[in-house]
Amino acid sequence: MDTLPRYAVPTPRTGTAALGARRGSGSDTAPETPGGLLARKLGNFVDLSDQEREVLDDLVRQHRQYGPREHLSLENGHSRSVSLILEGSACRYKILPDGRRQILTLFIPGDLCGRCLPDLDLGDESIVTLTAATVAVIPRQAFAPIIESYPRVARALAWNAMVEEGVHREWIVNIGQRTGYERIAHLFCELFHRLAAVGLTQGLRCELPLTQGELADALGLSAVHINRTVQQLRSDGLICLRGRELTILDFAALQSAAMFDGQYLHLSQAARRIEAGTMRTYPDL
Amino acid sequence: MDTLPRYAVPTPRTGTAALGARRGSGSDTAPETPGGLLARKLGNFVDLSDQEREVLDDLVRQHRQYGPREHLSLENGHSRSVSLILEGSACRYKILPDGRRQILTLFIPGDLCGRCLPDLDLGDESIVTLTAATVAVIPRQAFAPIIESYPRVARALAWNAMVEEGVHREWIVNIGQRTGYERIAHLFCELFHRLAAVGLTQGLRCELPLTQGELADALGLSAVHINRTVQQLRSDGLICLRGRELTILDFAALQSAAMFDGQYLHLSQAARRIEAGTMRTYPDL
DNA sequence: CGGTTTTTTGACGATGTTCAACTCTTGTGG
DNA sequence: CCACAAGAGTTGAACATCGTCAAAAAACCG
Repeated sequence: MDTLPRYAVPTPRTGTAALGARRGSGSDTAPETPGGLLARKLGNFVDLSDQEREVLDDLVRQHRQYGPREHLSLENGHSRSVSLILEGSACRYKILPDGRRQILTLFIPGDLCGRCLPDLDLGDESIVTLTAATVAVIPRQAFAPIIESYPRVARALAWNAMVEEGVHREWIVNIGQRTGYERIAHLFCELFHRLAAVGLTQGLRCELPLTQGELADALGLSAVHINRTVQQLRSDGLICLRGRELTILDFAALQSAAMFDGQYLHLSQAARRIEAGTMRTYPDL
Repeated sequence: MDTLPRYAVPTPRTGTAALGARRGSGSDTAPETPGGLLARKLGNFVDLSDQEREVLDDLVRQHRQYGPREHLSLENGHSRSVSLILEGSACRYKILPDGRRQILTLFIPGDLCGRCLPDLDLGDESIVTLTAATVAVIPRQAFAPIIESYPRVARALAWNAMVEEGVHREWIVNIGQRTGYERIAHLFCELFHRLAAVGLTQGLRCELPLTQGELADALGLSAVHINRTVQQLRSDGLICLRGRELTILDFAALQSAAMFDGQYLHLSQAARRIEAGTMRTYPDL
């Protein structure tokens, strides 16, 4: 913690461009169609054919999209539908009887909230949006014919769910073993990788879809401690966080401070994109 | 924490009977056949027919059982087989580069280690036994014909996996939000419910398949702190823990201290058994 | 611009860790 | 059956991490 490489803090003031708000506005090759977002996500697991992509695109297009961009609660308990996030972000959480809240999952564009398979009663878990969001609400039964006819898509959907589980297990490691400093760094790494995978990063900049209070609920820390530790990360020259705009100043140092190994995300595409594209944008780091 | 009901500590010295070692030795209706263990587990989700039970029994019988009772490492990364625990216990864990270890999942008799569906590369996760154990190693492909022919069994297997996920999410809540005292209490509640569901409890007594050091790795605490907090639980009259033998002295108080709600375990049978049978064994509490 | 949310700060206390030593139990081999 | 070694549990003291409370400053939104 104390032996991390330190840098002067340049706090690059690049103006407060709305990150991730506009589709395809300078972000790295964002998909054009809503369904393309889902296709891109599943493309991490299977190379989809044009036909398969089209089927997914139709699926999303055919189902009503709440919009444009409002805060809403995406069901709790067992719902009969799955929500695909098109814009914005959401989270799954659980609340203890005395009010303590734990955020369990973060959903970003391209993520499916809920299972495509018949689900168990999820008890006291709920899903709400963290920011204004656009979602496509797809009844679960709409997946059935696709799963029937396109086994590769079915496999990709199953793998997608397994990756979500893998993320949960990594969160257990994160909260259980890492210090506050490492935890925050790790979450930032994870989020950046995932955002990069759906083209919602610009260079080493992205939108952080959480307030510090929500970060606290996700990482099992208090909001005050989050604040102080974020300042630590800043003064160590690892990140620049102002409002919702997160800039990673030293990706290598951040990842090593977090002991981050993105393997569990299974984001083949993102990894390549970050290494080959984004990283090179800041060759001096 | 400090406002818990307190009781005198009777430390019942009932002799050190080997708990859970012998099948059907006084434990509440233990199953007779190895496959019956799996059938009982899946029976939590679906009412199985005799034929379905028999198929599961055959599956387990046909595949080699390591035995009798040795310590072993049940694969790491992606293996092509699934291990059914028949006796003893195991855990899945992950190790950070600097040696910190987080236990992710506890496996007790009747649990399947690994997925029946084609799995992703699990990266750096490993499974080892915590105690001497007997397991049936079932190649994943052996499930295929059963899943094909018995959709109800397939559904139960899928639900079983989903419950495992639910447990993971509850662990995130546990480690993220609860204090050490509450965490330990919660794990004890969870374990007792699960052991009761496979008939490995006697009254309010069961075998705790973890050392205090392993408890620490599972709960994100240090071994020393586990020790001190367990003593707290003892002096509060909630439990009696000597060696591997755990006796719950005040189930209601333990559950309320842990804010435990067993719904996430989906152990319909166990819940009923504990309430109707075990709880009544100690009517004075 | 006014009100609300979010971020920041300080002081203090609680929770949890580390290190090191010691005891107790358990299992093993002579 | 005992002696021994290894592992597990226990203890104390010093310390680090993290939480709570309360208030102020800053950013955000209509």
